Amino acid sequence: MEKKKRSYKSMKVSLKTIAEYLNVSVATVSWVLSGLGDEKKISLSTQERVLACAKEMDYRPNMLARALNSGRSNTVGLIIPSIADSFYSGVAKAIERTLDNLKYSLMICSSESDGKREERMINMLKSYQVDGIIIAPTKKTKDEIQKLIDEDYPVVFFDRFFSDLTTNYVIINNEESSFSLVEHLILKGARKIAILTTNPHLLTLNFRMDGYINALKKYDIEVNDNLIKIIDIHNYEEKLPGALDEIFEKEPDVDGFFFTTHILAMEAFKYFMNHNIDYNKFELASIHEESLFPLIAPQINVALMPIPDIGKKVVEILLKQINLKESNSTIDTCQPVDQVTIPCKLIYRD
Amino acid sequence: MEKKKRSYKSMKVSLKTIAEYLNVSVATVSWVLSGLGDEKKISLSTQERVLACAKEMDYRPNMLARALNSGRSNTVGLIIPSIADSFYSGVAKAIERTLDNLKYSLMICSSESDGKREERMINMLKSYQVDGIIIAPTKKTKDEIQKLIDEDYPVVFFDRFFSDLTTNYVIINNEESSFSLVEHLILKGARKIAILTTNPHLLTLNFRMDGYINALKKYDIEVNDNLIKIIDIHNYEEKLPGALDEIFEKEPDVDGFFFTTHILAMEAFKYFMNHNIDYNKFELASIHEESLFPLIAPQINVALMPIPDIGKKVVEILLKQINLKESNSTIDTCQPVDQVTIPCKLIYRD
DNA sequence: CTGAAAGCGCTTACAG
DNA sequence: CTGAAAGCGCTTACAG
Repeated sequence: MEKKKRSYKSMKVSLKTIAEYLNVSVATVSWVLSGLGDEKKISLSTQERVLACAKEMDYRPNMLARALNSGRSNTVGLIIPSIADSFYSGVAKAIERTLDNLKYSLMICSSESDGKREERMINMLKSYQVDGIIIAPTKKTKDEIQKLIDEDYPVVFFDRFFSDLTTNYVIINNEESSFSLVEHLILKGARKIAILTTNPHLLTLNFRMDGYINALKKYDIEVNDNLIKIIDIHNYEEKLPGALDEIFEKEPDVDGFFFTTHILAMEAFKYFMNHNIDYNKFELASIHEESLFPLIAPQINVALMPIPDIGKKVVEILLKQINLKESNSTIDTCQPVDQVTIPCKLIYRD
Repeated sequence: MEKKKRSYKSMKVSLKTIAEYLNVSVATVSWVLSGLGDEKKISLSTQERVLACAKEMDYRPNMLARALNSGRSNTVGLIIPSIADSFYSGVAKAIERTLDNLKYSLMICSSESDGKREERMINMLKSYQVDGIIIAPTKKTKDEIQKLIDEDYPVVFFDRFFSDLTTNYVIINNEESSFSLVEHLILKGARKIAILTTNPHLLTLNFRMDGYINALKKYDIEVNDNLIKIIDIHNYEEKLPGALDEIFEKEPDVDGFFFTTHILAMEAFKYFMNHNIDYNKFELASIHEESLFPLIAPQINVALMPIPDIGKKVVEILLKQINLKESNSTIDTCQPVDQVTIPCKLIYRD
């Protein structure tokens, strides 16, 4: 049986296809198509024929081959801990929008707060030769990340970073925002403020805890371990109710809640509702929020993540790195690092 | 100035690096590393040396090269209309989880409901030679998609599809779910039920509209154009308030709302709150929900998207396609299509 | 038991 | 004005 003949529309067309069809060399086609026709002094008529043929055959360059050859892929990788988290997906969107104007594509990967997965994603992105990686890391250990840095791979962290690694990062003013929120709760009269937090191995979360403790200290309020609950991020849906149970059991006169992430706040609201607890009587604060928070808890005070700014800044730094690397690839210079802190917008609602 | 000598840790190590170091051929290294050592009868001692050296040098295969050569990338592409939409990010998560066990990586792209972007993403994924594409399309025209199908590129649609294209898809029972929800509102006593919907060029949304209209017809309720609002998805935040204004102006005794997406419902809740409208007096229904809906509108009835099932099914179909294509790449056979409808879970709360 | 060689689809000095 | 050729890092018939 003869193989069915197919039109160009369904055939793979490469530079070679065009070159053979027009009886010119692959190089000529490549040059014309990459806009170097004039520079290489290809005759106008040849250029026109190539262009027309490429269009007619609907030629699409094979990025794999191009990237393999040139070392550049015009693609950036993004690794976030959770794609279902509105903060991270918001940043992803902001990054995508920013890159869009710059002719870069974005590959998004979600580590699901799993260190092993994160490693795999880093390696995958590297093996696809993405030009740079943006990451909100999830792991304690940092072999893969250390490796990236050793290799001068363009990397920018956001939301999270490692203090002992000299890297670019964009974070928010974690401690200050937390401090301000908790101070606000205190000034509104709360004296037994619980903190619900997570991922204690991450600096970011520690900073938020620091803000809480410093605010209490400033007003000579005792730091009460019964009011401090650290929830495992991997199964917070199951763990948070127990933590709240304990708080209400041991400290029934708790009068305020500080949530270090919107995710925890959201879960707490569900708990409150399930237990018929009128949470409007508490002073509430949270780092970041869901868009529906004002409907559920009109009085909650929040530190709003500057999502678009984070996206813009992260891209800006990464592209700077990429270009720097490109320009002095032979010289082994010590690259400067950008470490940016963007303040949250504080919203006091009560 | 001499170029700084670097340790293996920060050098690019390829098969060639290893081969030269061990004085064997690249082919030998390749075979050993891909587990074909025994089959190719490479001596055990050589195998051991290769393995040890690869480990020592921390060799990582270059996926670009491998994919370029083999035509397989072990990567799947996903294109969703909006990464910030919890439904789509939920499906992305479900897909990622499913693929995880199967040694496939996932590249997520967000078209942001922009046809041009969507085309670019399709072409990018193709040029990276992903083994298959999962897509919830956003565009009216379908040149790129038609091309995918002409080329027998493994593709699965979800949430949305084109009736005139013979493709694999996974959708929910749009019409039935809508019908049931609206019927429920009617049985609860509502007679002037408004429908808020979007993207009229998408079949999916039309089906939901059909369900609404058929339910009204069954109970001899007049279809009132004043109660039908089609909101542009690109700027629903601005458009929805105006639409609701009109409804309340022209039909002040509206007594029910059917939202064809959770996004529209969410935006409506914001409107209701801003205008101090006690929406609990209405009969409410929505296709899909946000996790906080029960707190905001305890009485809202919803058709819950079977997100994990969608993810699983979509992957299952795609892998079937990929394997099919692999096995009979030479034969031009007409591939069967899988068109799956998964029912939503209906939740009646009032 | 192992190697030489072609090829995947590009880019880019080098040559004439 | 244009082509031949090497190379990016792999895989895989083919050969001995």
